[in-house]
Amino acid sequence: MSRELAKTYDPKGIEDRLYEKWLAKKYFHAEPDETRKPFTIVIPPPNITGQLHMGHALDNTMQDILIRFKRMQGYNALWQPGTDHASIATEVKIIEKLKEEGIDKHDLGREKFLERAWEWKKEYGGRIISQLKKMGSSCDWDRERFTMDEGCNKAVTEVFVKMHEKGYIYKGARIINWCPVCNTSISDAEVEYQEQAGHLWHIKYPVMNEDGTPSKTEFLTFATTRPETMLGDTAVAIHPEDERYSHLIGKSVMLPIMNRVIPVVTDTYVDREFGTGVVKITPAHDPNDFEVGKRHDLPVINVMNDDATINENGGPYAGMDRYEARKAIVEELKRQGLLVKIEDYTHNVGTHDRCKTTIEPLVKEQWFVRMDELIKPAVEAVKNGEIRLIPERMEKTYFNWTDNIRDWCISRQLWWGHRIPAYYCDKCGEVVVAKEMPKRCPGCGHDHLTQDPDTLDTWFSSALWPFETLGWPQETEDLKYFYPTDVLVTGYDIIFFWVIRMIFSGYEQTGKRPFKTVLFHGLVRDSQGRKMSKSLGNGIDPLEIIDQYGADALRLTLITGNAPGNDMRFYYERVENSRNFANKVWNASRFILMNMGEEKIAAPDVSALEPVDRWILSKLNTLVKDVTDNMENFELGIAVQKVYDFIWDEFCDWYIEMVKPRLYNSDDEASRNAALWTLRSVLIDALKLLHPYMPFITEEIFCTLQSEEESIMISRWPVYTGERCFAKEEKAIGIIKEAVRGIRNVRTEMNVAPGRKAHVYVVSEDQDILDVFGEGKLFFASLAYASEVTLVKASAEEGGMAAAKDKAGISQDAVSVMIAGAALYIPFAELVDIAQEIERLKKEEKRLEGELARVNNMLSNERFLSKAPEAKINEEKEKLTKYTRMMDQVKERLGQLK
RNA sequence: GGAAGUUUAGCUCAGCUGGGAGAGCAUCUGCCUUACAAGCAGAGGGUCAUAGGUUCGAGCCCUAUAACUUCCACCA
Repeated sequence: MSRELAKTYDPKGIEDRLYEKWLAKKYFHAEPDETRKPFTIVIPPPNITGQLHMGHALDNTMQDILIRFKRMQGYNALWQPGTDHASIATEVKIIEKLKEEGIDKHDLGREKFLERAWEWKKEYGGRIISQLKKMGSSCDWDRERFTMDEGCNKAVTEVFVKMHEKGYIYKGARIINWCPVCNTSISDAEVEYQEQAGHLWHIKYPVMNEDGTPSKTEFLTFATTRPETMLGDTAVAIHPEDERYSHLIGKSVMLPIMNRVIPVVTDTYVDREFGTGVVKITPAHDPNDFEVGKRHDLPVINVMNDDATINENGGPYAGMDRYEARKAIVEELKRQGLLVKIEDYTHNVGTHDRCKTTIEPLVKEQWFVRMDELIKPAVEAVKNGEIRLIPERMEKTYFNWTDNIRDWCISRQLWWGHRIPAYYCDKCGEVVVAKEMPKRCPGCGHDHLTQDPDTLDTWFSSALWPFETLGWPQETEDLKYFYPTDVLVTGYDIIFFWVIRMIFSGYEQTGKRPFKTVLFHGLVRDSQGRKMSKSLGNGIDPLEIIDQYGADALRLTLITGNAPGNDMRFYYERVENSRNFANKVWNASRFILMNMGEEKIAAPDVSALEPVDRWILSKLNTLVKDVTDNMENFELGIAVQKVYDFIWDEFCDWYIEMVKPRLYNSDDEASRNAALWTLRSVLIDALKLLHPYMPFITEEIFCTLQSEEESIMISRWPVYTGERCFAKEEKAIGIIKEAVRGIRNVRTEMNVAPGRKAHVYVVSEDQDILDVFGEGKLFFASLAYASEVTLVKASAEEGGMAAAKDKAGISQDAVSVMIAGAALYIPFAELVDIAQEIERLKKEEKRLEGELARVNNMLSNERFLSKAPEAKINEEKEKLTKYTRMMDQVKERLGQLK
């Protein structure tokens, strides 16, 4: 590999090349190894229909950061990848495609349809995988799984049969959410409520007379948002204690149009305050009515077909669409004088989250999972902290769902998915749930059974994902070693669909938690804060960003400033900034490489290290500790911000500038070598800290910089060490930085041309401080634009700082900079504006007054002194000394100028 | 109806266990200083939504209010 680096960093080519290398070297692959600790993440399997979007990009960046971090820490890190068959999503897409070819799903037939589906999987299933690779994801691709592969099929069947045996899975006629467009039942979680403008139709039914004829004068009035469901009404309900209607208890009303006599029932479900306090009861088409119907043993009359047209139970309206029928029924009621009024009414309508069709509650025979018992360990685990949710507030959302859990409808009238392992005897109808189709009916001995045509909710198999991918139900080595997994990274939007279901499935099937921590992230929105969506056309393609700026820049953009569970907005400006940072790292490395040349750098003797070297090593050491701590606590955004600041501010803007004079001066080889060694070591460790975030550029530089190790991704994560704490040097360099900033500041303020150098005098009573400047003279001079630096020792006996200054021959109109413990003077050849200088010093005096007031206020507060921690008190005392000294200097100088 | 989140510089957002308000972008000034103009140096800009409270000390903890966002429920 060449040591020549281009002037600007171009990720193109580099990224693909490095990814190929990692794959070839099998760095992503993990095998059980009892001598090492495992660290496991299972990927949220993307849909095979999917294309990489920003949500995936964020999700996978976070996972890759964690995996790479742990791998470098020496864990046996496994990132288990795979894809999801996504039953309904995929089926819908295939139907669409067939439609384009003019083919209807049912004409094609189940078998041929599934062939098409598998072809689809073959064609598009790999697409998202290759896109994940572009992101730099270090998944163990040798272990790639699919929710409908053989192993997952086995797991699903096993779970279904076992849970059926235990009574957790049952079949029954219940009211379910029906999508008339997708033609399938869906679970409660898949219903999305949308506010829609509609109407409230006030209708009256005639009360029945004693003689069995409908009254012409007495009516029961109520309101409904769905008049067409009246075709299936089997009662009218009132509140048992509602005096307005107490005389009607036990009576009946005539259901118009259908001319059916239906009873008046009493039920506390009715809200007396709402409307007239009367509710029509349609058990077949409303969940609440269904419950009322059960309590009063009412007949359930389904008036709708699967496509939401009225069926034969709807009398004259049979065959009409539900909305046509609504219109016609309202017209008819009006004609009969039974329509009281129509009100505008906005209400929430349940829609199917996939196709946005208004769902129709229907009573149908379906398979359900009984949740009451299953959910218990899942609740307990989060309560007692066995599973930790990050951020913690997600627990509220979690418990809100678990506390109100209802049975889970798992059967779908779809073809693409796991077929339900239930078999029906063709002769006697006996139901057998078994792993394989029985040869004979256990009831009547008939030799022909038919499998249930339905498939399972796609989340039924994804609920098993953390353990089915590791070989469950077999007790494999993988399962024993890698399970339970460590972290699950996902969006908060699928907490109900997926996270909860994995947790209870994990406990039920394996007796263990599926993961220890769930790390939630938010949504990536567009720059205006809108959700990225196809219909808005505001989606930003991560692949385009990668193409334009590189995967590293995209990853850094997604993770910086992003707190767990919070949504974020995507800005191109931020990607540019990330790209600029990559370039900064690149150029700093280039600088170091250029200065290193071809020579090997020997580790210098500790004594050869200069204070600046120790300073940056000490800073790095602290950084290592902070970043590691943050990452252990999943504070990824904070961690990378610190690395960024360290590299850009401390390392590039200060350290590199400070050592330049030493590098350009070949007279002192030992000093030059120490600088080079420090530059290289600090850079390497900084690159390591950065690697989980920006894997490509760090690898490229790491490999160019040194040849001993073949990859940064398998190098050791830096460790904090007490040997590299140099408090004294940190303080010393802090003083110099303060001085440099002060000098730069006054020079800018006084419009001194940057090229113009000047003599700088450092006056202090403190020999230690003078030594600091003495030792750093070389770089201090260059950073402070000094032509010469003169150290002047002052002493109280000889008249203090002012006397020392005069004695050193510093002209009266020199510009001054006051720092803690020292005064810096810069005499310029031409006269400076004394008035301006006084103005500047007065400003400084005012600032110091403020600081002193604050510190004195604190230190004179007895309660502060008695209650605050000692460290804090000492800190304030030190500040008091510092500001007092600075104040003295400023005052003295002002006195001289006046 | 219930719950959660947000409110910090012109914009977008960080701010971990309470101890002198930060970043990026934008703005202004000066620099092509032999790593980097995708850069360097400097500057301006904030009653941390509002009102109370706890505390020696509050952006952070407590209470109330307001605005915005989201989730859950679904009263016909």
